[in-house]
Amino acid sequence: MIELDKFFKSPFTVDNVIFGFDEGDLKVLLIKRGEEPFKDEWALPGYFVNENEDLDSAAKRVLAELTGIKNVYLEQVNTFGAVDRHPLGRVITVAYYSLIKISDYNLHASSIAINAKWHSIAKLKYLAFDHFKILMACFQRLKNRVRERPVGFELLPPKFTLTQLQHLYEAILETNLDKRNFRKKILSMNLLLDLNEMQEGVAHRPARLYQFDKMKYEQFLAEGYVFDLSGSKNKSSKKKSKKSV
Amino acid sequence: MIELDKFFKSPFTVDNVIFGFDEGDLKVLLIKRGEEPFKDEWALPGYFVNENEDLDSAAKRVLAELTGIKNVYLEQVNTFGAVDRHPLGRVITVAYYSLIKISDYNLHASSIAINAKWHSIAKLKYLAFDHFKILMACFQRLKNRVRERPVGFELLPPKFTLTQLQHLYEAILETNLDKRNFRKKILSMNLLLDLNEMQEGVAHRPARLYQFDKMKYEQFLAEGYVFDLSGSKNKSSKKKSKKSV
DNA sequence: CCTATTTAGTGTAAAATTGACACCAGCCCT
DNA sequence: AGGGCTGGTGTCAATTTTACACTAAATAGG
Repeated sequence: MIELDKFFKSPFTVDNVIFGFDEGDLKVLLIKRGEEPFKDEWALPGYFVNENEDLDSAAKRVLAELTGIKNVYLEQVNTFGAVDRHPLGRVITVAYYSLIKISDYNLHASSIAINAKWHSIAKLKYLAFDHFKILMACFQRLKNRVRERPVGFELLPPKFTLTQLQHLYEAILETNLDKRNFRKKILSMNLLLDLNEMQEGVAHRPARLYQFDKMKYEQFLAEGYVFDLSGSKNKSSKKKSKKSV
Repeated sequence: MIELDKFFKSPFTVDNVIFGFDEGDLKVLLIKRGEEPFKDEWALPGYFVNENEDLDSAAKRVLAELTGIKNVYLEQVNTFGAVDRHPLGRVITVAYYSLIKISDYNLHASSIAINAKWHSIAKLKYLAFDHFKILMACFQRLKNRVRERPVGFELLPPKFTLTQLQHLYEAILETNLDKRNFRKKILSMNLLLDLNEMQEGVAHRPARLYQFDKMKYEQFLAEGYVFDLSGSKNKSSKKKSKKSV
């Protein structure tokens, strides 16, 4: 019987990359650290995992402790384990990401966070530790996700216009989309509920407001699965895609 | 200044999911453990990470030590950290996967492995620890990869027929593909080098042999990138895909 | 040697999807 | 009333995807 104590042990952390969307800008939630190392610098909200805690639970807990944000779905992206990534010694970190509606949450910095704020991703150049690298890895994941399935509704207010939704996609994909084609496609997915309401108080023609239809989304995922995986009964049909990144 | 020793520490391991393809069957490389826990049971080739070792290096080293396989590209998939996933105490594990040509490598079990063998994935039901779960996660990743870009050549002998290639895709995607459409598409990618050689000694019309063209593959990846991300100069073009899983 | 068996190899047409593109509508402001 | 701004809409060409069936070339076995 082996003894676990023979083996090298290290502490490990979770780091959260929380994306939000506001004022046409894709943002990420950062904390200002009140603790060395990297005291007073901006970093991802992350901290050490406790003894009796799953990684997923730890990510949730840490996020709540540092920023006040609760009840978000976090998806694991990657684990970073370079020997020297932490100045005080070896620390492995597991990165998680999520998308949330900025307006749904109040930020409340506590624990080692002396501040918690949304930052425009486009403007960021540097973060504490290897957090910039982690951010970029998660951003890449987000880009891939968004072209596989309709994510992104999480980032908008409950009632939104098609133009807002388009801007969101453009921010995530870092590209420009054709208005007519975008609308055609997004509407054809039947994931939007037309609220028959209009924007008010804007200095231009008011836009129609929509809501995300969660029920149809589940349906979509279910079908989508069968869709791409099943051929016809026998001789068949599927192909792997040719271009697309 | 914080002291890392205050925090909970645990050992951590890497586990490798190595896919191979042989006799029309998608296989995974397993070891029989010669050490408790799960002595004499089949498991993924994995072991503890050392103090001065990156995760990626550890994965490579462990794979070589247990199975004799060297020089493979390993991609990180996921980290599993359930509190009770290891019967002797907490152990976090980072899962890696790779694709290799079975015939290119000689298996040589050593260290805690008393055997190393290829197993058909379709027949597997159970593995030591949570390794079955890990295997499934990596299999899913493989399926996703294969529809994004032409992986899979790694799994075939240096000279292969289009039918072999098709069977490989069918095994990975767990579906049936149309012969004519498959050939049309794969040939149009210009990734195959026609060797102008024929199969010999088969009891049917001999098939043409092909080779994978690595140079064109690099080209393909480079172009592919620009391809899907760029719109035209201004008003634009890109869309997120609608179906496809 | 003739036949049966097995896998290799090939083309086309219909359907669906994608991509490019330009103008009028409706609100506020001055 | 007009200017400024964003919302909203349709079509056509090009490309991609899918479905589908027969002949060719080798060996095996009588």
